[in-house]
Amino acid sequence: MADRPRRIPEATVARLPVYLRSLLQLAGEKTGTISSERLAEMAGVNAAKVRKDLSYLGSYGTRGVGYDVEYLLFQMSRELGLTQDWPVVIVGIGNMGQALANYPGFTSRGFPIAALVDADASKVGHEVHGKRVRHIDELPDIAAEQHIAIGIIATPAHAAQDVADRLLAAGVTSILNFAPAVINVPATASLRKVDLAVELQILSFYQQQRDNEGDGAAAPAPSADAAG
Amino acid sequence: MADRPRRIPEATVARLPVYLRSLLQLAGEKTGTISSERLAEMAGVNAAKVRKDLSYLGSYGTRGVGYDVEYLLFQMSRELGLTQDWPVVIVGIGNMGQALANYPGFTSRGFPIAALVDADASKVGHEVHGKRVRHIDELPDIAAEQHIAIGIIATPAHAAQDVADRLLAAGVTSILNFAPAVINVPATASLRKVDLAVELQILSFYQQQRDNEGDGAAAPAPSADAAG
DNA sequence: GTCAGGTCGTGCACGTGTTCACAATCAAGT
DNA sequence: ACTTGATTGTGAACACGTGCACGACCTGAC
Ligand SMILES: NC(=O)c1ccc[n+]([C@@H]2O[C@H](COP(=O)([O-])OP(=O)(O)OC[C@H]3O[C@@H](n4cnc5c(N)ncnc54)[C@H](O)[C@@H]3O)[C@@H](O)[C@H]2O)c1
Ligand SMILES: NC(=O)c1ccc[n+]([C@@H]2O[C@H](COP(=O)([O-])OP(=O)(O)OC[C@H]3O[C@@H](n4cnc5c(N)ncnc54)[C@H](O)[C@@H]3O)[C@@H](O)[C@H]2O)c1
Repeated sequence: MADRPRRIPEATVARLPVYLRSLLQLAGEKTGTISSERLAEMAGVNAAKVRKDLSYLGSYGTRGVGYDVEYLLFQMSRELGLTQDWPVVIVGIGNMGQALANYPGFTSRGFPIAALVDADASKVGHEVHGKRVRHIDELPDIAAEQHIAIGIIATPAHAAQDVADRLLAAGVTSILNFAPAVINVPATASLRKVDLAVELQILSFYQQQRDNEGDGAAAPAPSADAAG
Repeated sequence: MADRPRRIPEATVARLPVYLRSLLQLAGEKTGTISSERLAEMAGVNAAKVRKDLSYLGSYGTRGVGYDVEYLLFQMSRELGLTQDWPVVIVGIGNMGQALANYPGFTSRGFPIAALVDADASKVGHEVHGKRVRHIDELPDIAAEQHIAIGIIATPAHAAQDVADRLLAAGVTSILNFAPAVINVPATASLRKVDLAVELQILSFYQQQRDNEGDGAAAPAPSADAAG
C-alpha cells in the first residue's frame, strides 16, 4: 500500500524469475520459511545479493528467521505481473515456432499460447498443438481480440524487423526475438533476444582460452549470467 | 604476433558475435571498410562501445578511414575460436532437442551437430536429421571419438544437473543449458543458459509497468541486452 | 528479563561497464 | 607541403552492479 521509493534495477529484475522458480519448488515441498543463504544456493547466486534484490520488493523478511515462502511468492508474483495471464502470439511457425507452440511450460507459467501466425500460405490453416495457424495479416485483429501484449518472433532473420514492426503496429509492445538479427523498437516497447549461435560463439571463445592454457595466466570462468 | 596485454571483458566477449554477424553481412555485400559508427548502428550499440570493444582485439582500424571488413572479420573469428569447427552434442532429443538438431544454422556457423543422445530407450536408435540417437551411457566414448567440447542440455529440468555432470565427466567443458534449472559446474568449465520462461517473465514485469503508467514516473525501457 | 544464536537490511567500498570528449592519425585535394 | 575532413584509440568521469561487514531485530531458552 505505502509507496516505497522503488525502482528495481534491471539486473535484479532478471534474477527475480530465478528466485521465483526456487520459491515454487519450496512451496511444493511445504517449506514454511527460507533463509537468504539457502535461497541463494538454490538460485546459484550469493546471499547478500539475494537480500538486496528482495529488499527492492519491500521488507518482507524477518530477522533471525528468514522469509515466509508463501508470502514472498505472492509479493514476487505480483511484482513480476504474474497475477494475470499474458497471452502470447508466436510469429513464424517453422521448426522452432512449432517446438515452442508444443511446449506446455509456457501456458502453465501464465503465458498461454493464444495465437500462431505465419506468412506462408501453405502453413496457414494447419493445426499445431490444437491451434490453427493464421495469416500474419490478421495480426491486428488477433492481437486486439485476444488482448495479446507479448509476441515471439521465430521467423528467418531477414523478416524479423518487419515482423517486429507489424507486432508493434498491432499493439504488441513486448517482444522476444529468436531470429539472429538486431531489431529496433521504440523506447515504449520491450525487446529481449535469444540468439543460440551467439551463445555457442561465446562458449567457443572461453573454450579456446582453456585449450590454449599455459600460454600465460589462467583464463577466467564466464559462469552463466548474461544468458538468463 | 606481438602479445598485447589483453584480457577481454566478459561484456565485450558477448558482443563480439554480434559484430561478427554484421561483418559477415558486409563482406557479402562486398563492403571494403566500415566505420565504428555504421557498425554500431548495425549491431544496435553505441559507436564508442564498438571502438573500445574492437580495441581489445588490437589496433586494427585506420583513423580517418575505418576498419577493413575482411581483416577485422579474420581477426575476430580467430579471437572467438571460429577458425576451427566445434562439434556439439545435444542431450535430450524431445521437442526442443529435435528442433535444434534440425537447425542448419549451427553447422553453417562452425558448430556441427556431431551427436544426439537421450536416456529414453524408445528414442535411442531413431534417426533425427539423418543422425541416429544414441544412449547417454555412451557419452564418454562419443565425446572422445568426435572430440566434442560443447554440449547442449535439452532435457527436463530435474535431469539437468545429472546430465551436466555426465557431460563434464565425458570431458565436455562448455555447456549450454535450455532446461529451467540452476546447475553447477566447476570453475574450469563454462556454462551459459537460455531460459525462455525467465525471458517472458522479465517482459511481463516491464509490460505491467507500462500498463500501470501514470502512477508516477515513466517506466524505463529494458532494451535487449542481457538476453544475448 | 536477559542472553545467545540466527538472519535480515543496508551503508560502503570496490570492481565492472558505459559514455564522453579529444588528441592522434590518416587520406585526399590543392 | 599544407590544409581539411574524417575517424580511430583511449583517458577520464560517470553509472551501475557486487559483496562485505555489521548494526538491527527476532525467537527461544532459561
Ligand atoms: N530451429 C532452431 O533450432 C533454431 C535455432 C537457433 C535459431 N533459430 C532461429 O529461429 C528462427 C526460426 O527458425 P526455424 O528453424 O523455425 O526456421 P523455419 O524456416 O523452419 O521457419 C520459419 C518460419 O517463418 C515463416 N516466415 C517467414 N517469413 C515470415 C514473415 N515475414 N512473417 C511471418 N512468418 C514468416 C516461414 O513461413 C516459416 O514457417 C530463425 O531466425 C532461426 O535462425 C532457430
Ligand atoms: N520445447 C520448448 O519449446 C521449450 C521451451 C522452453 C524450455 N524448454 C525446456 O527445454 C527442455 C526440453 O524441452 P522439451 O520440450 O524438448 O522436452 P521433452 O520432454 O519433449 O524432451 C525431453 C527429452 O529428454 C530426454 N531425457 C529425460 N531425462 C534424460 C536424461 N537423464 N538424460 C538424457 N535424456 C533425458 C527425454 O527422453 C526426452 O526425449 C525442458 O527442460 C524444457 O523445460 C523447452
